[in-house]
This record gives sequence, structure tokens and C-alpha cells, in this order.
Amino acid sequence: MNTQQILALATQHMQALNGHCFDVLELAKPASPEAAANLAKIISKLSPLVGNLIEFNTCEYLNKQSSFAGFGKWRRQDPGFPDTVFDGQISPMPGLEIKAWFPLATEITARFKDSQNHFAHDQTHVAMLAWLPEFLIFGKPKIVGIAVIPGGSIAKVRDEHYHKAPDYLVLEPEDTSARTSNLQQTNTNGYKFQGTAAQYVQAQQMVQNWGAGGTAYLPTREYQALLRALLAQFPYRLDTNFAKLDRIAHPSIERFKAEVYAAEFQGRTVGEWNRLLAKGDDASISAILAAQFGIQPNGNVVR
DNA sequence: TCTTCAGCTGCCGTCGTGTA
DNA sequence: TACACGACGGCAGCTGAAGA
Repeated sequence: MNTQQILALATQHMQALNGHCFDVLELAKPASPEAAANLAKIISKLSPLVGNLIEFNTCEYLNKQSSFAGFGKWRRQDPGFPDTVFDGQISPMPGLEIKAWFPLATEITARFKDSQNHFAHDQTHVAMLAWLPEFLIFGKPKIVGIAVIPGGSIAKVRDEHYHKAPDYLVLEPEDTSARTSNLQQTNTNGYKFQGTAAQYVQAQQMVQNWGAGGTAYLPTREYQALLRALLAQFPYRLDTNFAKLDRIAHPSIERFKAEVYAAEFQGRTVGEWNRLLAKGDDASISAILAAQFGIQPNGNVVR
């Protein structure tokens, strides 16, 4: 098997996880409608924890698949990129970057900031796993949607979406190979122009001097040097929302979002639950949750 | 030698505001 | 009213320097 075949096989196994409950933790059923409304407001705080648990369990799940036997093993690396790599004789080493998405949160908050330069051999794919508690606000984490997308494609779309010199610059990590591992940079960053109108005109002139096609993003050393000259000469601010998967307008991610929001879950679509929990008042949220899940007032829980 | 702390990088989340 | 964007907060992991 080669890298692409391993990734194709992993993608196939990952798709089979749809509807699967991970037996990693279980949220207790709230004891009252009020508690249910309160829980609904803070349940997204669990997302980072569950996301990590899902990452561990996905690695275990893949290693249980006999089709990989004899070729290597999936290994989790945290910290490190990607989250999960296929350790064996296959070169380049296949990898999966796993991004958990809790679709009741305000947006897909996972970022994807890795440089296009990391995907020269198309050896790393991004696996997005949407999860919800099996009874919306309690129960075990349940996978409600999966998308596996080549990482290089996401990085390219991201850079083309954001990079609009001189207004917005995407910068590759600097050469930090001489530093210790904790101080090495691997991520791209986005910078937004903060200068005056007159400075903007000057910056535009600089970009025009780069010649035809000078605004098209390139991760090369030469082009990055031009961008750093702009950054040194004019005021820019670091964009801390850069590369949020929700915002990069990748067609496959947008399709995945639409599918998850349209999916039926506990009597409504996921999108309807999202809107209800985000916009509804406490009284209506608690009443709806109580009716849907048989939660009685005064702590009397119907089981 | 061990412990503590600062510095840096990376990750994930909500909320407020402006706009179509 | 929905959506996009910007601002901001919190936390973890790692390394190296400084001090006990």
C-alpha cells in the first residue's frame, strides 16, 4: 500500500463512525428543566475535552481495523502535527489532523493554520468530526457527521481566501529551525492593515511594483520576504480569528456544515437546535428540553 | 539537583458590532 | 435578523533560566 491508499482506507473507516457513540464519558441527565437550560448554555465548554477524547479514540478505532495490519500502526502525537500518523514503512508518512466540531457552538472554532509547504506530497488529510451528546445535552458523545478533506486543499483555499495584499497578508512561519522544539513556529498567521488611507496608497504602490500577479499568494521564501517588507513598513494587527474553519469558505467544509445543520437529531434539525439554544429565552428552552427529554420540575426525572 | 517561573507557541471558545 | 468580522479570554505543553 502507498500513502494515498492508506489515507483512502482511513477515510472509508472514518465515514463508518457516523452515528457512533464514544464510550469515553457520559453527562448525567439534568434533574430539572432549569438545570437543562443552564446545561445547554455551558455544554460547549466540554468541546475541547471531548475533542481530545475523540482524537484518542479515533486512533484506537483505526488500529482495530484489520486492513492496516502488517503495514504499520496509527500513532497519536500530541503536541505535534498532524494529530495522528501512520507509523510504518509507508513514505511519505500518512497523517490525519482531527478537528472536532460541536455544532451547537456559535461557529466552527477549530483553526487550520499549517503552511501549504507541509502538504507538498498530499500526505495529510483533515478529518472533521461533528459530535453532540446522544440526547443533545446529556449522554455519551455521538458522532453526527464526518468529512475527510485533503489538508493541502484547505491550506490553499485558506490562503487564497485571506491573502489580499496590502490589505491582508498571510505570512508563513519564520525559519526557526535553530530554536528548541517548543519555540519553533509551524503556523501561518494573518495580518490586517491598520494604517491611514495615505499609508494604504503607499502600500498599494509597493504591491504594484511587485509586478503582474504580485497579489497572488505564494508560500515561497522570495514572496514572503516582500510581505515582511510591507509588514515592517506599515502598521498591521495580528488576526486571532485567522484560519477558523468556519470562515475560510472551503466548498467541502461549507457542504459539510450544511449537511450537519440539516441532519435530524432528537426531533429537530441540528440547525434548529442551534438557533433555539442560542436565541431562545431560558423559559422556552427549559420547556422544550423538558418536553423532549421527559425532564420533570422539582427534580423528578422520568427515566 | 530540584523546583519555580517566564516566555513562547498553539488551541478552543464566546460576545459585541457593523452591515446587507 | 442573519451573518461576517474583530476583540478578547482561558488553558496546555514545552524549554530554559534563575534561585533555593
